[in-house]
Amino acid sequence: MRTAPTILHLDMDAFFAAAEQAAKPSLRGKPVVVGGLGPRGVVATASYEARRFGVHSAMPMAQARRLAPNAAYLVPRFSLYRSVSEQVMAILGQLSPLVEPLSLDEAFVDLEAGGAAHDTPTARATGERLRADIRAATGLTGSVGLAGSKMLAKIASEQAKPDGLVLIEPGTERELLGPMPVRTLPGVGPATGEHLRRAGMTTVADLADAGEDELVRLLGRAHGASLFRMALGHDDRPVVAERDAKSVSVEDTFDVDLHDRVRVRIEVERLAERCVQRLRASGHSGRTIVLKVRRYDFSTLTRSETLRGPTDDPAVVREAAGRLLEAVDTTGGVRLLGVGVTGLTDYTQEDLFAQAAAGAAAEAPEPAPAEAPSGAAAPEPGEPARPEPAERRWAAGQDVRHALYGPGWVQGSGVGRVTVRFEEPWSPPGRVRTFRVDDEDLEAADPLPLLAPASADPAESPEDGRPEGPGPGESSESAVEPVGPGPTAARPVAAPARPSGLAGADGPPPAGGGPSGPAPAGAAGPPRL
DNA sequence: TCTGGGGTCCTGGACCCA
DNA sequence: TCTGTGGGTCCAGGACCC
Repeated sequence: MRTAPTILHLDMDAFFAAAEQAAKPSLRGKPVVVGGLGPRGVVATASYEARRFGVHSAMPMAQARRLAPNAAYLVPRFSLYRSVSEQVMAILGQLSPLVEPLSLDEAFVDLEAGGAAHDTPTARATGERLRADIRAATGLTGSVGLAGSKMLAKIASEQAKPDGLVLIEPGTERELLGPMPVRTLPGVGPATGEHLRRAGMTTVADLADAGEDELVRLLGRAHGASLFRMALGHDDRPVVAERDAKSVSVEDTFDVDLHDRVRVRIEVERLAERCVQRLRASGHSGRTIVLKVRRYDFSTLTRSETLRGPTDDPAVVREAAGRLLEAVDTTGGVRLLGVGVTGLTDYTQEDLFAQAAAGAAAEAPEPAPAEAPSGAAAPEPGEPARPEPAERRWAAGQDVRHALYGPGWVQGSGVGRVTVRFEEPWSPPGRVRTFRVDDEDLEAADPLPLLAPASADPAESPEDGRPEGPGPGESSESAVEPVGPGPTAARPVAAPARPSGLAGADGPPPAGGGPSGPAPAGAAGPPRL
């Protein structure tokens, strides 16, 4: 615990949604929801405009659509978020060598280690300068918490949201924390919160009054003791710049439960391959293989097997995962499968027995290829390329480039058409045009930077110098008023007429497919996020 | 149309071994 | 030799976080 508020916690405000609004001028000031658009998707981030409708992270997407039917619904673009995150982390790195990223949009910084703050005034000035630097570099806002410990700095940044700074003076912790609900403390989720509530504890002060012994009795040794310390405002966890990964895993939830045992086996083998690709990309091998199965009723089983030595051999992981699957009852259906590797090391010492088994298995015939996944998002780096679907699919929010009209983003697609809004982050709201999904002039593109490159003139319209009016086989709509997109659509607010046959959030799904595009009947492809 | 994906940490039981 | 005990490892599940 420090005597000066030199631990800084940065939390970018509604990061994914804010990045989308920065990238898409027509969505600024409008409700935006980023997440999985499939039938089982959940909300990753909602803009503050969408939160006013009650939409929040981890909410089922179907529920979000009911609450905010006119919001824009977009798939996540992790490559964009990663590049913005790298900019932000680089700015943090100028403050201190001790920066601990928690995720793409959050980090702790030890200002003392960087000599960037030694008392309250200098800490506050550093925090304010940081917020200004981030806004200048990315165009986005972040909230800053400053305190003498990680826990309090995080609580402070939460209080600072959105776009603010809160500093907790060392010495005021207990007074500040006392009236707060127990859920404020890290490590208290729904289950622990309910457990404590049943024991009559609803505030942090209740925990401090209960005493360590009582909390240990209720929650176990580690959790109880650490919660008691936190209730007193004590938290001496250091800011750690480098953390070694302890496990690598991949998992997929299927749009439709899998019942065919052969199909389940094929999916497990695919996941094992993807897992090993990630494992290798991270420079690791691992010794324990974990299979995860979530059944039709949401009950989740894990089965694991520890090898004699670490491996990064796809055949070994595939075979182990297959053996684990043999021990799982999948009657009734499977909604999620996952394969993971733990017990990571930096080197490989192949398990000879497992390799021998894999060698024998390699002589067996290859399993039949499964149908193309229904996922529409482009694979992330490090992921295997997915097979090209028979019909091109466009995900709402995806970056595209048209040979004639330049850069834009997919506003919606369905029934053979894709609606694209042509605008750039530094342009005014752009015009919408609709094309056939297989239009040869339309191609997927990389995200544009959020701020104008030095050569770009912010006043210049993206449509300038481009042909006006609809071209052959194409329709165009007004530039300023939001328009009705397709079924998967990023639907800007107050969407009026939609193309006939296309359904929005409040209409029926398009024929032959889920919300993010047609899928083969009965197919249960891997999901979107 | 209820509930993603990728992680970490902890607990408790089973089992082995000294 | 039998029994008790304690530590280590493995395994499965729960809780939590972003």
